[in-house]
Amino acid sequence: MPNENQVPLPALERLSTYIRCLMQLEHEGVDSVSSQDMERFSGVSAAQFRKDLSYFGEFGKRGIGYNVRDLRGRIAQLLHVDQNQNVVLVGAGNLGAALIAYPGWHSYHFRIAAVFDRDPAKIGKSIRRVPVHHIDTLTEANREMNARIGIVAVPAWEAQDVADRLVAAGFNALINFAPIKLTVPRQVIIREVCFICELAVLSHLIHNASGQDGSREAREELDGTGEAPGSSNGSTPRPSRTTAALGGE
Amino acid sequence: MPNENQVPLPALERLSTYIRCLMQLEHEGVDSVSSQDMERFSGVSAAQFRKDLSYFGEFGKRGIGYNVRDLRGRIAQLLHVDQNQNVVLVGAGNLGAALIAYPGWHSYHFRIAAVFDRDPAKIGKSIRRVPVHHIDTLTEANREMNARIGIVAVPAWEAQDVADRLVAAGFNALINFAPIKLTVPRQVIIREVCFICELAVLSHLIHNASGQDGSREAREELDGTGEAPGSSNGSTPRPSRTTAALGGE
DNA sequence: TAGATTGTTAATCGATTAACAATC
DNA sequence: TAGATTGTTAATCGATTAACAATC
Repeated sequence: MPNENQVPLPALERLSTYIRCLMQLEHEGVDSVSSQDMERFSGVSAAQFRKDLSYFGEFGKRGIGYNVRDLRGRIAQLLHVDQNQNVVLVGAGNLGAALIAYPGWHSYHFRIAAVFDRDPAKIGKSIRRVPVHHIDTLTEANREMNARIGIVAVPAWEAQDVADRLVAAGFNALINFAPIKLTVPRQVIIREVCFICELAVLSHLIHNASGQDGSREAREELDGTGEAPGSSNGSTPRPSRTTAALGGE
Repeated sequence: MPNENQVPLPALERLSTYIRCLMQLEHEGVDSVSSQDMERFSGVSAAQFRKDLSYFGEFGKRGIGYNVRDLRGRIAQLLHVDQNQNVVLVGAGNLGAALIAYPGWHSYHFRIAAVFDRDPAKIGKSIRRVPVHHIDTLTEANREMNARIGIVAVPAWEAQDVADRLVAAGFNALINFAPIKLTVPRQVIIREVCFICELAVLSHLIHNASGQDGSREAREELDGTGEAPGSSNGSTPRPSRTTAALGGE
């Protein structure tokens, strides 16, 4: 079994894609897939799928393929999303509320144990049963909750202070939604969620499509609904829909 | 001037990081930076910063560095976020409302022209002055707005239908917040925003830190607040804070 | 057995890093 | 001029892809 520390980050990131597809397939009652199938469903090539899994062990049966339920379970284990895990949210604003309302948490066994804010008007209330505490009580409150992952969902100018507090309270992994680069000690892992950055990338791509000329006409040529599997358009490749299994009700 | 179609996607993505830093620096009244400075501020190495810019032209003065305001402006041009651009949001739920409330749109010159939903109770109302229209009126409404970027902020089971409608209405770039792989024609660009995937990556990393043994002790050794510039911890590298310019008030 | 499909090794590709000549 | 810093070329590194032996 390979050392998990030499797993390329891109491979690790793709595990989330796979688990999402597998959940969908499981939901649809499919119980076996080949790496070829996964290529169609996930948009990641069959070779890469197998290679990615190989960093973690063996998951399939030669000549047969992969058991959907089993593979989903084992990837969940790898990601440590197979058992309940408390996380803490800081910021009870619009974004915070939207995050709490997000229905996907429980299928990854994440549980928002509490929200922290500094607005006195919000403290003591609850948002969808998640209690709002004062940010000053973070360290103390987390002694019970034992969350290690903190979500920063406050305005940019408060984000560094919040990050500092989370670090001081012993959190060692942060997700940052604020549009600012946070500075944290080396041992703390941060991942940024920057949707405005995604918009900016799109903005560039649509205005520079099909070469320097950038003409709309050049793009229109390729129209029609013929979908090409694995064709790159600056984003992740998408599968053809020959299988129709995924996507849409 | 190089052909912009051979710009590596990672380089393009980093432009957003740079512009963010430059905005911050501009806000602080800094008017000149070197690539070394940018390494500290952005966490991207000086060599990579210069290399990334080189795909687009020349931006600095040898021996001097870069003019902050000028560089910010030119990168904004490259990303086409230098002039107003309508975008359309589909989904007037919690997430949609949070997106509308997000304060960062205008600094990138994005404007949410309208929200579309299918809930009759929401149609005709406004969310922070953004009108909510019925999804059936999408094509017609967009004739005036001329948005090319659509934001999918609906539940997973509605997302593919929404994507299909956006494509039919002529949108050629989508941001997808729904936890499902969307299938669209080749010429349409999609980018996924999957924060639960980010959580899952963190979940793996914190539980597998410092090798197979995975012991907490191994990590504690590296404690203290000594921050190492450019050290990778599975996320983007972070700068030391010798300059204190960025991050936190 | 023959056909299918995995897990893995080798070959290719592309991105990052280092080094340096150009030049302010 | 001397020192600094860019833009770019060359070297390194790492990830992806292709090919295939193992095996169900």
